[in-house]
Amino acid sequence: MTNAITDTRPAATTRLQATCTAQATFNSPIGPMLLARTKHGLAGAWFDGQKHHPGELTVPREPEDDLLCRAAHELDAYFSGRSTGFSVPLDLQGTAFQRAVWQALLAITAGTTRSYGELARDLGTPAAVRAVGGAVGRNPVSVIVPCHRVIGSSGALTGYAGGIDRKRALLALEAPQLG
Amino acid sequence: MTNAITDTRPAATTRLQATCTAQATFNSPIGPMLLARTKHGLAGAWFDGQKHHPGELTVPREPEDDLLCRAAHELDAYFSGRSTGFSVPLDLQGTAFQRAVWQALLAITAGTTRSYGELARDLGTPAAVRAVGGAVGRNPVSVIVPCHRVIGSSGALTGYAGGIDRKRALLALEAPQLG
DNA sequence: AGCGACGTGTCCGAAAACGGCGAGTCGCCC
DNA sequence: GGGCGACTCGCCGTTTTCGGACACGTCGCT
Repeated sequence: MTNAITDTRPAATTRLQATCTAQATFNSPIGPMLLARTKHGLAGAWFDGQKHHPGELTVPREPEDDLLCRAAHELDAYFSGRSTGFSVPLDLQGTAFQRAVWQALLAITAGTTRSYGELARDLGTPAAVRAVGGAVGRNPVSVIVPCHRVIGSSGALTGYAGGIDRKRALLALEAPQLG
Repeated sequence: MTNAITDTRPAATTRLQATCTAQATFNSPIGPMLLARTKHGLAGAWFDGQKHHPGELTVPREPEDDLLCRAAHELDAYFSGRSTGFSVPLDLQGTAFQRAVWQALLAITAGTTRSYGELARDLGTPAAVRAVGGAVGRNPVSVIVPCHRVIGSSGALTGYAGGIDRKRALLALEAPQLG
């Protein structure tokens, strides 16, 4: 028995359990998503079964919660092609480095992509390319924080916590927006 | 920078930061104490500078808080010799083993003592004597959870997170209670 | 051109170290 | 011979430390 105070799940999950106040489910065209909020903003949006999914949250389900509803509405508009941007307030839980990376992701506009190396340079740590990859992969708010817009310098999709297929689908959905 | 999301302090402290809702100070005859509560009960009572002191808590100071006031009152009655028991609700944050040990401490009546070995036997793990010692030493609620009533099998005081002097003082205060 | 090594921040699992002890041994001293 | 102390060693939950593994891209060799 190691550290029975927390469950056996990863540290990041434990932290979410402590700070989140409510959860809800959103059914996207590419699979159901779990939404979670803190008192400050949206803290998570995970596809079922994705990597780094927090698993069962013990916080109450509140499908009527203002902020969660707003997130769901914006996602709905996004998936139906009616909009490309999000304005729901976020509260991203992570290390300083991770938050910096995620912040940088928010600056990538729909329909465009960026490479891990470019991101690393933008952040002023050009050598921390793999670290950027790790941080991108742990983005807690899928779709809204557009980690799917980061691809390899060769153009290969390289990876996605929710599965490459979803990454491809999201990019395809955004491709027309460019025009 | 390791895990910048939490500060560098021990995990137990981090957990307290997350679950505590208020703090206050109580001036005991043997030094000031920091009191902290969660929404369920009293979670901490540490002497200034004691071992495993959580340090600065970021939760608001609320000297008027009902539960904290009650704890302070009961401590006051205890130190003045007017009472030997406590009834303020507790919310002890620790591993399963630690909580079991702390629970066992609550069964030791004032004026009496117990040895680490006896405690271990009572818990059904007679060999985990040192482990019991470790758990006793990490008791988050000094005085109220009477970890000072545990001494070596030889009768030596052996140790106290708040300093042996305080342990001696507490035991001396309780000695007359025996009748 | 192609292949291998290296840098970077973070997480995770394994392994070692660390105690608020106590029982058992051995030597010393009356 | 008994009694007392110092020393050694095993016990076990928790904490700390350490070593890989990663959603990559550049550089230096072949």
